[in-house]
Order: sequence, then structure tokens, then C-alpha cells
Amino acid sequence: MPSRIIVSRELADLLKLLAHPDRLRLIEELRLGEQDVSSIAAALDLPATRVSQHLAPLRAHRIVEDRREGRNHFYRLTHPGIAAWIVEALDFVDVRNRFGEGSHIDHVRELWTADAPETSS
Amino acid sequence: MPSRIIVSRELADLLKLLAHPDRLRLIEELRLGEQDVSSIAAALDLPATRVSQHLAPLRAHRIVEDRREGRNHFYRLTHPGIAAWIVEALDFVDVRNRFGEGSHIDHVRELWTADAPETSS
DNA sequence: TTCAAATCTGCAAACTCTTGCAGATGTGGG
DNA sequence: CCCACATCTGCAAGAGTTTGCAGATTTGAA
Repeated sequence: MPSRIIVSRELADLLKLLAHPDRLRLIEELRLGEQDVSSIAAALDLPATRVSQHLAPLRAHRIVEDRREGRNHFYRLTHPGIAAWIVEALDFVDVRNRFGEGSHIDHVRELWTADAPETSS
Repeated sequence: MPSRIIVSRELADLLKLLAHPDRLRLIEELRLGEQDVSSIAAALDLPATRVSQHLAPLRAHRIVEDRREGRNHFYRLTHPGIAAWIVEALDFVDVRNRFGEGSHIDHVRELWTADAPETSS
């Protein structure tokens, strides 16, 4: 079995794991640091159960790591660079004939590239 | 509908499209230049029909573009950078407890990063 | 110990993707 | 015109994914 086939399977599994809108937003949500499940659920406007369901396979493939503190589980990206790598894929999204779609993409690229917002002090 | 949700769907569709071992190898096969369907099929050791089936959605999403010359259809990457971007994802593949897997990955990274092999002249 | 909060796991229905195959289309040669 | 070659498209069975919900865990507090 040639290496290319073995590795392309691993790579496809990884991409399949990332290929879900909620999981992509979840990863970008962790871009700037760890958060517990409830915070993520609130930020993404999803039921906490669903967030936990998404986190399970991400944890199994070591995309995220967790730390328990009392009854809260804090998650963080195992490879923080993955968030920026995902944003790069925006360059490959086809925006033909989708008016306004391009500007949505530019807007999100900024959201997912900006530093932490300064606190209001 | 917030931009993040619209864009994360587009992005997930893109990743889903890429998340297939044959399609990943196909894209890396086109890394160094255009090829017709039969050549790709021979290189990947797949039936030409299957290659054509994989090319159809890649073409629909503008990952590849084609050019007809007689009865052959030559395909090339719309964004040649996508091949290198895919190779970067190897950094995020989990290799825990898979002896030898790491070296497969390094080997393929080289294969998919090297320049065209020099001709034998 | 008993309760409630936070999270995790298991399951079934609905949905989507993959694959092989049969047949359709387009092109060049004789 | 007729055939063969290269490629494309449509279809159906099987496999895999997503989702909501019910119930299991784990932990801290009363």
C-alpha cells in the first residue's frame, strides 16, 4: 500500500472532520483561547449538547484538547495554527454569480483574523 | 443571517468537496500542471469513469478548470496554491500511537512538495 | 446524602455521499 | 456515414453523517 494512499486517507478524514459549519465556527471561536462548553454554545447559539457532540470527534482526532476545572470542561486548539489555516481556504471558495457573497467572505476573514477586541476600559 | 454562518457553510462545502482520498490525490496530481482524464486515471490507478465523476463536482466549485483539445479534456487547478495549502494540513493529522505513520506523512509531504523530476536527458 | 448544573454518550430517523455500471455525448479517422 | 475512443451523466444499492432526544456521569453545594 503506497504511502500516498495511506496519507490521503488520513488527510481526507481530517478534512471530513472539519467540514461542518458548526465545527468550523467552533474552531474559530477557540482561536483566541480556551473556553468551556457552555460559553462556546452561547457564542455559536447552539444547544450545549450539540457542541459536546461536535467536540467529541474533534477531541478524538486531537484537533482540540480539554482541561477539566470543577464541573466545567475547558477546550483549546491542539494546533492553534489550524484556525488561520482554515481562514486561508476562503481564497478557494467560488464566488461566481453570488452577488454580495464576496463581501461576506471579506468580512468574516477580518472577524477570524483580528486580534482580541480590546476591553472597554 | 449572520455572515459567519453563511461563510462557514460555504467553507464546509469546500472542505467536504476536498475530503475524499481520491480527490486529494487528484489535486496533488495536477499540482505541477494540466493533464487529461486518462493520464490522471493512470497516475492514480483508478478507472477513468471514476476520475470523471470526481472531476465533475471539483469543476462545479471551480477547484479545477478544463480545456478541450480534440477528444481529450485537460484539467488544471484554478488556484494552484490549493495543492500546497492541502499539504500544510499534514501538520494537523494526529499520529499518536501509529508507529511508522509519521514517516509516511513526511515521505508524502516531500512527494507533494518537490519540483518536477528532471527528465532523464 | 440528595439535588442541580455541566457535560457526555447512545440511539434511530432523515439525509447525503460513494461506487459500479449502463448508456449518452462529442470527436476524429477511414 | 460508421466506428472507436475519451469522457460525461444518471441511477440504485450500500455506507456514512447529522440531529434531536433520552438517559448516564461527574462534580459542587446544601
